Amino acid sequence: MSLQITPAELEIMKVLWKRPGIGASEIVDALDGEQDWSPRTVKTLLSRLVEKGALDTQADGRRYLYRPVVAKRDYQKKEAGQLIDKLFGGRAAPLVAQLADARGLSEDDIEELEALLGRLKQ
Amino acid sequence: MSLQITPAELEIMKVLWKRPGIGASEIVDALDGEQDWSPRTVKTLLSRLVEKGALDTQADGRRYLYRPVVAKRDYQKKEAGQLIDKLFGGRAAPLVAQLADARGLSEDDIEELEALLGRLKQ
DNA sequence: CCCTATTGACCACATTTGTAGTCGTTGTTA
DNA sequence: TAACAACGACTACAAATGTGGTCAATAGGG
Repeated sequence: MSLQITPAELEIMKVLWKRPGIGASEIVDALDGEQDWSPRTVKTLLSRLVEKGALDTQADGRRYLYRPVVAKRDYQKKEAGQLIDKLFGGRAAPLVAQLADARGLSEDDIEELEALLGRLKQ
Repeated sequence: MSLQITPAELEIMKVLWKRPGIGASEIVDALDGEQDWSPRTVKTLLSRLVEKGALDTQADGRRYLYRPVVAKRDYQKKEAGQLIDKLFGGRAAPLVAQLADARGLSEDDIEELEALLGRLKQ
């Protein structure tokens, strides 16, 4: 189960991570303004995600309610890990360095990271 | 020019970032043991990368020498930025937190990050 | 009670990607 | 010098992906 979620599918996942257990039409509504997709497209993406095992369905009368099987956190972890394996030789520090360079870390980011490092140190 | 480099193509790029200006057969050799691709496959990937503008060619007699147009560093930056935009709300700190959780930062990583933060602070 | 809007199931189709084959040309080797 | 080996150009083709259509069943509004 490699659970390959494509970029388009990810948009659906993001909606459901925020509001698990909603139906297709609510998802379509939530996506309005974000993505310019026909409701049909959303349905297709939902079906594919169910096929792939990334979503669970629960019958609610004539329709389904969808909810994520993969937690957002786990997915984030997997993606972050893949990125550093793919491009940064498996080391996190160079990634952070690139990020700092690419977009600058805010004061808040820096403080948050320092706190994080502090916690990790013991 | 969105410069979409696929995973298979990235393997080629990685070889050329290490040794820019080599020909197809050297790339095939460099990939030996890494990927189990026919030389034809490597050629195809090279052509597609040239088409996409990710590689430059220079004639060398009857063959081409290839070299990256995009620097590794720039590509890393782009990918890292895309990841945090896609999954981490554009903030770097949560990404680092996930990484720490996912695979643990080594002592060295932590030190390196602290040094980096120190530099960023003024 | 009938019409309509909605829903999931199934289908369609162009593009991208992974993986490689064919062909004509040309440097190389015996 | 004759056959071959290696190169790039072009072609092939299945699977994944983006994007959406058709259809039959049905819940709700009038």
